[in-house]
Amino acid sequence: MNNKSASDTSVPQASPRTPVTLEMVAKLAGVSPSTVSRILNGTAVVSEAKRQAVVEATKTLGFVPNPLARGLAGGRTFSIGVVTQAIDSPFYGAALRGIEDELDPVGYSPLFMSAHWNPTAEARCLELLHARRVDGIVVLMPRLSDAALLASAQSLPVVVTGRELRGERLYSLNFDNFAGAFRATEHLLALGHTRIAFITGDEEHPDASERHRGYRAALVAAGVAYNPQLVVPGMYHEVSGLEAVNRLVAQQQPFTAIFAANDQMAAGAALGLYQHGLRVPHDVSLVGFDDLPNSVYATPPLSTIHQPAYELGRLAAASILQLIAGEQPSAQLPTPELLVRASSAPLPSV
Amino acid sequence: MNNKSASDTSVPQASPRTPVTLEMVAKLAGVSPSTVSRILNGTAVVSEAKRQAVVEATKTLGFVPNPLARGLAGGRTFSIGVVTQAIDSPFYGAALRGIEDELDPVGYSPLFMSAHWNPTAEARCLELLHARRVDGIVVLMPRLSDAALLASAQSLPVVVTGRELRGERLYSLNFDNFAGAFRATEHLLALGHTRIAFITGDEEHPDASERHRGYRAALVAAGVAYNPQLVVPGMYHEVSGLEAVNRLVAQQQPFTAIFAANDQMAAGAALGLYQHGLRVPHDVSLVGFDDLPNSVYATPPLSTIHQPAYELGRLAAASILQLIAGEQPSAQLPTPELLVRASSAPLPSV
DNA sequence: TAATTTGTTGAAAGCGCTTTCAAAGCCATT
DNA sequence: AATGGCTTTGAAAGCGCTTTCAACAAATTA
Repeated sequence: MNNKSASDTSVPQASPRTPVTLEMVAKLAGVSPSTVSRILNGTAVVSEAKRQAVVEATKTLGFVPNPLARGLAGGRTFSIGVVTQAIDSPFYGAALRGIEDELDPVGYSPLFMSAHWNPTAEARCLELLHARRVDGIVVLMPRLSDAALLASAQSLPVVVTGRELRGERLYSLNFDNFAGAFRATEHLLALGHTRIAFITGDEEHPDASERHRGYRAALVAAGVAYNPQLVVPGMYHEVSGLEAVNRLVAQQQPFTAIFAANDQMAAGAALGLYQHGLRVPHDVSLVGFDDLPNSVYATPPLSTIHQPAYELGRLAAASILQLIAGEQPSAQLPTPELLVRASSAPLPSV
Repeated sequence: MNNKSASDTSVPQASPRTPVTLEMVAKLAGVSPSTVSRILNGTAVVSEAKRQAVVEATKTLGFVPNPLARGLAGGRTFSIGVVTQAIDSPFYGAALRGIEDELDPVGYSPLFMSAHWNPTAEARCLELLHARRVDGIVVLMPRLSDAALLASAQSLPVVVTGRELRGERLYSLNFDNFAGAFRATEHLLALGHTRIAFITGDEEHPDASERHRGYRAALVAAGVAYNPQLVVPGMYHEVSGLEAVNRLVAQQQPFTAIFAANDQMAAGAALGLYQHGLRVPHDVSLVGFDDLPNSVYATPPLSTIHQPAYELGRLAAASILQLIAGEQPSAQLPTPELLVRASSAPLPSV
């Protein structure tokens, strides 16, 4: 309530205004605007004397180049568009932070937009970003068709995640969802479970069906029959996990473990089990997928497949930067990693 | 895997490129660029005939004005800077979505930046946003001094949240943390609890001390002595909630309920209690603060004080828009609301 | 009918920067 | 000493839009 004027001096102040133009710097340094520009961008060799003068003038005046003017004149805006599906989502949040962290040091700014899993909204985002003259676009888990994405890449470098797709000016970063799901199921099997229920993701997403495939393949590999009765549909969000458990319990099919196609549904499932008086992992083991930040703090902590969301962001950003620089990206996502926590336990030998 | 060419036609395509300029529209419509600009911005009265022609030409050419040129020439960029503390955080995520939803319909774009609770980083964000010529700035839960914030507002409209602060071109939106904490504590008291532990937030944040005050005031109002032994420090994140419980258990002070200054710490606390074999709510009732999206899916679902993060975002955005329009905002955050879920229960009468 | 006002439009000057283009300076050659 | 080839530098033309400013046409008034 009382202003802490004492500490104010130590805290950085935001500078008030910046009507300082390149021209003023040029005048002060006694050179032409062109020279200042060249020094700013390292576009050409300039004598050391002038460089010094310009650097000094820049400092004295506190000159900060106007990005709008730069963008208009030079064509490059040093901003890259990022279309995400849901800005409020632990998964995307981590990815966005990765992008931010990668872009910031090199002077690029991300421009975030949410498409809400809606292809039409996604297309609109792409248009808006084009209009804003971004230098490149990253689309996280696009819902648009390959063709539409490739069309976008005609005019601008594009990086997409969650899909296998290559093209001129287009790079994709994909996670091995199949292997991850295989690994998770394998884990449950190793613990002695055979009646393993699976809560699918929204099968609209390619990764959802990959995870489904992985589950099935692991079962088959272990000589356990794939039982469609134990596979209940989910939509990748909590409620659907809850409902899935209700359905599972209702249909009387015995099961000792549940593998949910993502952590959010696992959380919903945990609640469902709790409501039915089923203890995790005592009565049923639970494994998720994604490793959301809060999954470690679930009670009990959730066993899951780690998705490198933050890394994904960093790599996507690094790749788009490479594409812009005319290089060919080669980033690769790490392989799926299983995190065994308290929600999965050996099948009690009855 | 196989391209679904059939559905491709129904899916929107991102337009390829837009080298269409205002000048081309002017030529096609048979008017001067000035007139096109005027129609675009509604800056002046134009004859209906020309308006029609321009609208048509715009449509035919698929003209989209270049925001950079607009910004440079007109001074307004139709973008507003948003500095958040952590883009990956359920709380901020919801707020950002609120901002997005409010800004989008009126043609403004948010520019998100994370300051990571670091005043220096925050100051840098403000500078960058200034440089990018945003039309206004929203700072969510700033760590900068009031003075620094007011200084920023000298040159640009600013809206801050989580603090009481008024000024020329500066509006603040605050949540009644005191009342919320009071309400939560009251709830526990009403259930018969008297030995209510409190896990504090990072007292650097003004809202943390407000919540502490609310807890204490409710106790006093109910004639229950404030016991410093039951107050354990936390840092607003999960681990600190876990540690707090460990400390609480270790120091042998009996308690039947815990009020955590936020949901994240409540989650940590829940894990701690679980590890100590204490059941929620059977052995100890637990109440949080914030109502994070996943708190409903905790086991058991967490009783908490609802923080209107999404609303906060919307109102902040609406306010900055008003400020830009030269109006005086009057938005007010709703009063704290208690959500009673399964984590709090009456004290068993021994 | 002439004079004045009001309303609609276009020419042109920027906004602050990048980038040809050509001039000027420098050195090495012959 | 004169020529050619490099390198450093500045003048000037934009980038695509907004916005005075002045011109013109139409409507009003005396």
